[in-house]
Amino acid sequence: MKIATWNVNSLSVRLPQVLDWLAANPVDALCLQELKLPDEKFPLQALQDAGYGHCAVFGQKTYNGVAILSRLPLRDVSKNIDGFSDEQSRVVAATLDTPEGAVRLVNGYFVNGQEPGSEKFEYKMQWLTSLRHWLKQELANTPKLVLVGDFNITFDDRDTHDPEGLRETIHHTTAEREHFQGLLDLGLTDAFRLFEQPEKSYSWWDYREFAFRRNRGLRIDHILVSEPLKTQVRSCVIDKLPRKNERPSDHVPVVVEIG
DNA sequence: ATGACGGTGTGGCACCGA
Repeated sequence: MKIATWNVNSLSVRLPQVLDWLAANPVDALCLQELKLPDEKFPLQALQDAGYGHCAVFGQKTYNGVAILSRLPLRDVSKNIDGFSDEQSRVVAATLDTPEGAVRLVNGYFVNGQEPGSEKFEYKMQWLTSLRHWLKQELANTPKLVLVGDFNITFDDRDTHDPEGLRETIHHTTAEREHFQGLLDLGLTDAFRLFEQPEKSYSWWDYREFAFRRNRGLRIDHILVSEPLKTQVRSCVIDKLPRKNERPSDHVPVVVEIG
């Protein structure tokens, strides 16, 4: 089973690229973030025609919005974090019935946080705390769980092009990384780091200052797997190719193969 | 210190992202 995550930064703009990517990478499920469109504008027909007939969509106008596109049926779809009231559409989860049993797939567009000390940073901290508590319950219900998405957190210095210059700035703070560790403490594992990876592997590059060409990026898009799945992970790769497209998203897909 | 690019929604730009 292959699962991918991709922050598309507007599905309206990126739909042709998503369809092209799926044609070349026929994953079982693709988790999207930053749809930037309301549910009624979700391109259901085009995705169904591409083989993704099962979509869990939690859209929002202008900002945020997440979706799971799947070849297999999705059940028990839930939106946002249980017990955390949120105006913003940031989480969609669903269960897939695979030959290896039920797998809970959680797709998140984590809060950016803007700047340490800001109100948005405080929202990020509360959101992360609530996510952890909710995931603990989800894991109790479905031990085979995959958490994917745009985490907006670098876990360690390998995940950033400038660990010294960016120390304790947004995406690099100790507080954010402690929350990331909190997710690992639930029994989740960073699938990417299960394997030897190229140095300076990133999933996001700023549009400005030729950041992609200079590989000034961050690895902030992640795939975490729960303990029962850990030994089943066959590969985890970042696909940089779509960043070379015309009008690319600033993020690229991350793909995991399980089982 | 600021803005750099690209998206949205508006309206002749502002706001947001990371």
